[in-house]
Amino acid sequence: MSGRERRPVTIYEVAERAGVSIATVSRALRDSELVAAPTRRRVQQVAEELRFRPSRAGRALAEGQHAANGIVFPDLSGPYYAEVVLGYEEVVAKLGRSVLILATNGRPNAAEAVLELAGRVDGMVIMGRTVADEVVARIADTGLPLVLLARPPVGLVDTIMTDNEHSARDLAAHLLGHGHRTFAFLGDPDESPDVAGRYAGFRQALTDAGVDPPDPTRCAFDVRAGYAAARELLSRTRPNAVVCANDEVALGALQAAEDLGLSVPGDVALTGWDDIMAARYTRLTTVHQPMRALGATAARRLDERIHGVATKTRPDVLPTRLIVRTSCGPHDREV
Amino acid sequence: MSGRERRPVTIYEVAERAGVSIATVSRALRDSELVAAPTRRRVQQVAEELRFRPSRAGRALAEGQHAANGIVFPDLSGPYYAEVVLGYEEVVAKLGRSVLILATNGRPNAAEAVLELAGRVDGMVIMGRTVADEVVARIADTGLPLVLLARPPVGLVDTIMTDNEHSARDLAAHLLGHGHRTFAFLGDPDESPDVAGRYAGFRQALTDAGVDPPDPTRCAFDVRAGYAAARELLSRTRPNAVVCANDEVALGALQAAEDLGLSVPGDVALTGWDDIMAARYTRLTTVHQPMRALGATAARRLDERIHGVATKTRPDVLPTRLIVRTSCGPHDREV
DNA sequence: AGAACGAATGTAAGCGCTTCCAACGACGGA
DNA sequence: TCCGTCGTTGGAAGCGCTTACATTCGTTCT
Repeated sequence: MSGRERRPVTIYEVAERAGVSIATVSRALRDSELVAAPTRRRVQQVAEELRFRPSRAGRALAEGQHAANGIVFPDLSGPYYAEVVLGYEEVVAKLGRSVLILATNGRPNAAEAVLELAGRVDGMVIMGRTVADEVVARIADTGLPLVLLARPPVGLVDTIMTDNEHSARDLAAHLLGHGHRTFAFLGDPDESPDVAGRYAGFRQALTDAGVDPPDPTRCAFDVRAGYAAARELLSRTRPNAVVCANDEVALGALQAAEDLGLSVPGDVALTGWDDIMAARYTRLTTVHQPMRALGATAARRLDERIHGVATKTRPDVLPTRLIVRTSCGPHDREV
Repeated sequence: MSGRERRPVTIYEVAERAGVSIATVSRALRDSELVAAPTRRRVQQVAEELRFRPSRAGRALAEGQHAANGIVFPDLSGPYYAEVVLGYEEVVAKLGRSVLILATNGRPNAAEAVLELAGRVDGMVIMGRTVADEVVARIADTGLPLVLLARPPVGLVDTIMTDNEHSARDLAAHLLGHGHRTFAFLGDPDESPDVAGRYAGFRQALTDAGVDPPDPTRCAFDVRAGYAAARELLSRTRPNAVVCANDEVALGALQAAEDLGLSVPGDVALTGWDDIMAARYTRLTTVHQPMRALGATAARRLDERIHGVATKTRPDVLPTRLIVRTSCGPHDREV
């Protein structure tokens, strides 16, 4: 119907066609109350006819703010981050702002991308191990409101974490209650602050109980890595229980145990972290994380910062909950 | 360290401090080749010192494009959409553009939000049942490049779908091969074009085979709804096989069967769709969807449109793959 | 030596919007 | 009747950037 390469309709054309000034158009399309009702209607009608779609860039420039927030996360493939992002998006959208996302996942120029993102938003949250502290500090230094998620504090920036250490202690206590005395820990504390906290709490709890804590058996964060590491580990030694850094690793370990002809929890107990959907169906004992709440909380905190409400930085720690299923040991003959 | 309420550093300050014009700053920070090396270095140094973060709004306005793409999806909670978004983000980022997301999930003013989003991007993809065709048409009408994902075509807009009908036939054939002759279909074809396609293909395949196809047992798209619907269904009747519109519904149905003391696939066979992670661990026969590829393809197609490369609209159908596990019936005694 | 050229940089005009301030009438009160 | 007021609208500046075009100034060529 319409011609090719149509230039977008601007406020000027609407103004001309409606026989008013651009100021009036601008007002009619927003302020409403400042412009007479008939004029307002006419302008809106013309805007509609012309399919006028105001350029947000123009508005952003004029208003001096983007009305958009960013979020940086390592990946979206696990259920973990997706939930967090969703919780974030929900709240941010409710505040009338848009959401820019950036996955750094093994992107070579992550720092650059984050810096670029910083120029498009009024504030952003940065999750876990995505970019170097240096980059975070640099951005914070420009005055851009920032919230860190599941990542140790950098300078004076707000931080939100889950209580990994606490749940690690709960988990350790539960495992000890089952009578387990020899352990392995699958995951790399250096790879993520979450894992570091989990391992630290776990180690501490065992030490407190007079049990010798294991060194971590380092492996990446996915099912495949968990499988490989567990297979190697279990064919070499046989701990009472294998504590995995997250559910995906545990799922891999479960498969490895099965392939080695080992029963879980009969021959070896197994636990995860995060309580992803698959954990429920594999009866995996794990730790539930309030992912959605994590994202939502970050969004709200960031908004306070953006509007200059929040005064001093306060770290926030969200509670976690131990989910006992059957992979950790027999509970009244259920298995 | 620095004062409160610092106004962001602009290109003017950098220019002044470096003793050059803003044009030179702009060039030094990008063109590079047009400005003498020493000047370039000096400018970059000053920009660094001042923590200059160029406002993307200014640039967008000057260049007449946002260098950002949008994506609209219903939800992110299932693994399905998350993967699609991730595939999309990956490609878009590689093209040097940013990604704006919008989840419409039961948001009352979805249409408005999508319209607003349209003013911030150079193009966007719209998934499944998020907004009315009317809204899509309205946006397409403004000339904004658009790609539809898992949604029936609207006007002359590009569309990308997965081959639901084809896989539905494969699935039906497989089920018939197991000797199943009475069926139920759990899911609402009116709720999503994907489900509609699945049901249509399934129904057709049964009809072709001379088997009476069931009417759909309508239910929402989540585990809980699947559980409720299946529980009701299975306590009323006993089909040989229950074909579920997606894995989450199937997971609910599985639980329902278990609670009713029914064995799967002994008493009733069960299948899903999507091949989410949990499906693997519940040994659910399902249909694998190339979600990541879906997002990536959409991103590329959109980019062609934005750059005016693509000429005529072509619908794209991505292949799916039947994943046979054990929930559909016994395969050489494996169960 | 003077002209022609090219590299380096500056000038300034926008990009599309918001909003302060001024202008303009119509109206009511003194 | 005149003026102050208020409701409505327009004029115009300016947000921070890019870029076409102009300017400047060494070089080189004749």
